[in-house]
Amino acid sequence: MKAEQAIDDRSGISLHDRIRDEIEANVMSGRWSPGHRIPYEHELMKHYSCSRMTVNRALGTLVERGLIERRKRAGSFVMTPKFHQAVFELPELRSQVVAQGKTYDFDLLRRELRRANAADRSHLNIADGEVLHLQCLHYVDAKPYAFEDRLINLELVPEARTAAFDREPPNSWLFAHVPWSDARHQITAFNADAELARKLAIRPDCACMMVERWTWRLPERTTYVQMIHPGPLFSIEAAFRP
Amino acid sequence: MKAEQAIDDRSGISLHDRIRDEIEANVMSGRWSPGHRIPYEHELMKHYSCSRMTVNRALGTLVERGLIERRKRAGSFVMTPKFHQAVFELPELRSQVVAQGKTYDFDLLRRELRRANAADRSHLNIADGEVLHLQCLHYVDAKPYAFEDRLINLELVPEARTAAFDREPPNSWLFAHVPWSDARHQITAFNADAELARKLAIRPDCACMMVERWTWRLPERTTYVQMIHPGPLFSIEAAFRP
DNA sequence: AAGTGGTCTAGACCACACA
DNA sequence: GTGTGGTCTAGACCACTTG
Repeated sequence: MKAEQAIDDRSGISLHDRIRDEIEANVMSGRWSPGHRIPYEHELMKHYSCSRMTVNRALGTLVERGLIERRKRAGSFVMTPKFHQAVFELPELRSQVVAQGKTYDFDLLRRELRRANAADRSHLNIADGEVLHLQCLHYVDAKPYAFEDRLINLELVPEARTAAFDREPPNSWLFAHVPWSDARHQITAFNADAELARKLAIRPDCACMMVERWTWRLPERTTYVQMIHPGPLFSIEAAFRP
Repeated sequence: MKAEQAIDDRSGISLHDRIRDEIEANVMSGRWSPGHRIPYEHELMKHYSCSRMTVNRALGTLVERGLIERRKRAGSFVMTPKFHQAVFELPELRSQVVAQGKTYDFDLLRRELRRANAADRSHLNIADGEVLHLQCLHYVDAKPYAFEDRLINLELVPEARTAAFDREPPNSWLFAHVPWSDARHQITAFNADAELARKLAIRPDCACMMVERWTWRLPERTTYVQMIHPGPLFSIEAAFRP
């Protein structure tokens, strides 16, 4: 019974990986178009001389990846590819910059502890409470690279009360100290107003990219941040979702 | 043997889903910090009165999601969360707009079949060959929403030679006709020049968002496109990677 | 009614890393 | 060596859906 496995076990790849890869290749190359019915589990069992669990595992992975869809009594079908799903990384700025051999600095421009105002309550989705409002400028090779404008929900992150944020930037501090479970991002392009242009040392009206992030520790929001970058210095790269 | 399953089978959720969810909750809430060793498969088997395969499946899913790491002989450990990975969707414009009950239109501004020039060769990473250059404007509710500037590698997509692209926009046509295996995106903010401003009916210098996409059918590039949106009308939403 | 996929079991052998 | 995870088997029952 293990004989078949041993025979097929070339190059250290597991059998379910091989089955998955071979089906994936058929889909990706277009040989199996969207809507094509792929072989039944029973047929794949015979083809690969393996048990149904092994086939099932391979197909289950393909379902998670969105490549196939499975319908009881009908079979498994190639899905119309979800062209549009892409994954990107928003780097933790300081370590990213240092890793590239560039210099990183930041200035804390504002640190205000206050009772939440209307805008704060909206951003953090709270009825009341205290927030910490931080603004700082990030520099890469001594040039302004990002303006950070952040709210921290002090009910959820009381440790932030006593953090100075004068040596460690807020994003790094939060990453290290605050557990989180979910985040939502919005990316927008807009023209800099005079004050932002002054801070970022760009001309007024220069196109900027804003990345807003709401972070949850379910079910509540811990922090809201706007990271605003000069358009000419910043871009986001994203790959098709692997 | 099936008795235990029947007893635990509440609310139609499978057991491996329940195991995965409960471990996930412990990680997400911070009760199990990064580095924490989660129970051995053997312990989880006892706790849930199930077989090792069921536990293994739950843990395997968590590995794929990047929440835990498994080391032989040592156990399974909570990973440091990858803060920065986020996933977004770039909708197929027409169907997206129509689904929202808005009107969609587009104008084909340019359709040129030519020998690849230097820029074309660079964008498509080819040494020579013919390309199709398309430009069109997409309208949502009769207002310009995007300017599309696209190159198609005719060696790889010969069917595009005979497609008119006067009724179906290039992105929809390609989506339906051309298999692809990989894509890379770049998102940039920039100020509109006079000509672009005229096309998009925005003021010159208005911030725009450009999404560039290179699409592969491995190992070659099938198409390169710039989608340029008026900043005030467009944003990208992204969720933490599920 | 029949055949598909969804899920699970109770074993098993193996590689690997650590003691 | 020892115990972990990685993988696989040869069954099983069930729900669902479709012919």
